[in-house]
Amino acid sequence: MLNREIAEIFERMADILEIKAGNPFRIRSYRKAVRIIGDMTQDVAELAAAGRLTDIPGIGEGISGKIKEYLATGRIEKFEEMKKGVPGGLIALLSVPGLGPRTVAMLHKELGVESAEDLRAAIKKGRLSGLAGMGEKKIGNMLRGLKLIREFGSRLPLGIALPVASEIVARLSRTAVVGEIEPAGSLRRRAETVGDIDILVGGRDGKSIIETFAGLAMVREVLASGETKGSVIVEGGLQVDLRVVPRKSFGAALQYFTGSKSHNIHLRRIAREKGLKINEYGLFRGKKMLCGRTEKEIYKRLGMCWIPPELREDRGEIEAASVGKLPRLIRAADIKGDLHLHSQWSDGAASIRAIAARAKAMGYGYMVISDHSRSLKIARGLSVESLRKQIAEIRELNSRLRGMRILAGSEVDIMNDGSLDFPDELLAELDFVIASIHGGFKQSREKITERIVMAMKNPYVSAIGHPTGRLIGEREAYEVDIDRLLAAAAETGTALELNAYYQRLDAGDLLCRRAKEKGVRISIGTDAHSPEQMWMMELGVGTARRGWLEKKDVLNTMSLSELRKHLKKKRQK
DNA sequence: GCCGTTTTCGGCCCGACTGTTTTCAGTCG
Repeated sequence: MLNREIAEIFERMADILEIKAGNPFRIRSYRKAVRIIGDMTQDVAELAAAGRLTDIPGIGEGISGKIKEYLATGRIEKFEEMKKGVPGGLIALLSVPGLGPRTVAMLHKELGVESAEDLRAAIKKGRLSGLAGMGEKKIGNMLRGLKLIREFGSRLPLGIALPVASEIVARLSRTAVVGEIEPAGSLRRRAETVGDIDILVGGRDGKSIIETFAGLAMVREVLASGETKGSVIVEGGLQVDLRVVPRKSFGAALQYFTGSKSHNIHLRRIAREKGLKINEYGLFRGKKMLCGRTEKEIYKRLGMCWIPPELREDRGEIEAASVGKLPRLIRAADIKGDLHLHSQWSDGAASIRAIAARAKAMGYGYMVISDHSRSLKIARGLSVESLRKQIAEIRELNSRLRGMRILAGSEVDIMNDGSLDFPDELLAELDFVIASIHGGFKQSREKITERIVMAMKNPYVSAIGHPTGRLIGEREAYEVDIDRLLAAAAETGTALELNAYYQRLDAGDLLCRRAKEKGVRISIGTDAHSPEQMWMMELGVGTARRGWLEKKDVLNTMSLSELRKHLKKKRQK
């Protein structure tokens, strides 16, 4: 799929235009196209071949022409032209906090700065003082920005940021006078990665709340501490911003700071069309404040129902909310069991009994032990004999346990030739089988797709584990034909796993949404290797909600008997 | 560059903060 390559080019074009002080609206158009193409799960080449590129709102003649040019020739002439005179390092400088296109362009013109290294050297030699607008503080901020970029270049996985946010919220609720308190931003939307943590407080005494915040034990550095906003770096290098707003504006501020940016832009356009104005203080007609206390009132005044944060990506949720067609999203309380768990029989840390105790404490009625299969030596995969022993132990445990049913399962490897790592007669003894790819990532798209489709045709395979293989921030997804995958899953009645482990979240939100459209069920499992990791179900549910999934779309919202009946159906096909 | 019961030109989301100025540009979310 060339979508990513093409989106990257438009991103670069937007960056270059910014440095060259191009038309800001043209820049916005490119950025919008980047987002649209990045969100698409369909191949742009297919859309282009069908002549349907310009059907997509936000893609017009200009951009579709460039896409077609790239598909035909492998390059975009306009981009090649634009690149002249703008070194790549200059574009990288844009991501330094505190440095924007104006400053970057000026530094390039006046000092010949072409990269972060150049800038660092120029500052050291004092070449910046004397330049227009370059005071002492600004230079200091630049240095700090450069340092930050070097230490923490990328975004953090949601699973790292979420516990930090929860702890801060818990501590502040205990120690300071806060009315409402709520994390906002991409964290509240349960995006798979977050850049920083935004926490919003409704209250009056901003100064003392922020002082308490800045004084928390986990705070390593205080960047700013004022009346309405505090900003700190906590242990681990994560930046946390706290904002205090009057309670009458809490809903407006929460809406505003939750974003996403494109959701907010769309919302404000609708407000403007109705002769209204929306900002972080409320919804206004002229100077008259109409509402702002809660998010619900704001959405209502704009003619739609409240939109759950996970949907706020401008992917059709505003249109759906306007006609009352939002999905009734799955909730954490709907989950009746964890469908992917490892015990100390393979590479997990805990006994099956200890895992079962945690599952029960989490309110589940069942759980699947799915240790690795024999070929995955690195994870101490079970042999045929030890899996049989494990099944016996599970049966024995079940006879003594109350209120918790352990299902015998396996995460069985899909081998390089598409066969499974255990024979069918053994798989037939299991309650739940996850088939996963753990090797041969570099095979061709056709080959990998074929392997997965073959596995799905096996009557004992209940779900395909982490179906794209990506590791957030570490490894790209392997090449796989999503359309064929979904068609085969629908035809064979095989579920796709939403692996909730914080580095995976795979299937991701967009794939979940397409699966739902094709009638493919999703099974959520944490892939936990110890009971302490089982909380990550929360990440899975967040991702499922981002994928517009409802209770009925997810396997483990079923009762045990429903689940058994469902699994049996495929085996009898 | 995109878009259109305000339709082929002229709009395009909004405000705070910072650092530098002396009325504002740049950056950020």
